[in-house]
Amino acid sequence: MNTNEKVFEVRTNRLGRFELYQNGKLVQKVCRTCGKVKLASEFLRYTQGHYRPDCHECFNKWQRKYIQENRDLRTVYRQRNRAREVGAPDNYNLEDYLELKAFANGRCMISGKKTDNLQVEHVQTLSKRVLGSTKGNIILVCEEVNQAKRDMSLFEFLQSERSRGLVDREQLERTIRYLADANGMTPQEYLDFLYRAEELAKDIKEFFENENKAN
DNA sequence: ATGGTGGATCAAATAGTCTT
DNA sequence: AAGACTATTTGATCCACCAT
Repeated sequence: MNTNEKVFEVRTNRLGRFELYQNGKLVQKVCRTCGKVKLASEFLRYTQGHYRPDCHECFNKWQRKYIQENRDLRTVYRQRNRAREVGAPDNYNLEDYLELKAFANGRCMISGKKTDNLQVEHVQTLSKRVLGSTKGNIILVCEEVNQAKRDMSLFEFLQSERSRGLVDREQLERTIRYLADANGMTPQEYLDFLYRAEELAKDIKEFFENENKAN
């Protein structure tokens, strides 16, 4: 008897669904969700090698929905990942973000403007690598403020022309109190802290510039 | 071109549950 | 209790927008 002979075998999985094997390898399988018989290659596999119960298409659909329903979580991941990329602190979490959203209550934390498009904003930009994505360094602002501030730290922004007409004094004070609190400091301590963080960022930048020259 | 943001998608990793 | 299986979470990327 030829040992290369193709041996087909029909099995039913735990849920009684059809699976077709050839020489012990899965060839076809029924998708749990759409119920269609599909090639094994149309199913993604887990890292451990098991096939997913849903076909690729149905898994993608499920995942889309999941992502829609967990947008806040995604926002948090993104900010964490971005911080990590530049080697900055990255311990921001969902709880921090939800608390921040509740605090902002639909208003820009700089201009006080009411908006349904609040964006995450780093008080000290990520590229400076010192404060990163941490609770005391992230606020929510309206699009205008975000665009205007861009690569400035909050205090550079406040001192620059770009902030003209975009700052509500009272709101700013509330925000600083919030940030100070998040860092377990008094507002004055917090401002000093931020100043030192900026100085540190400058030193780091210089260090790397010199490093590059040397090479 | 660059550096900040958000939205979406894809696939892999991890966490958790069920069976035996 | 281990291993088979599934549910959920995370990382990586690509795209668009906006103002220097």
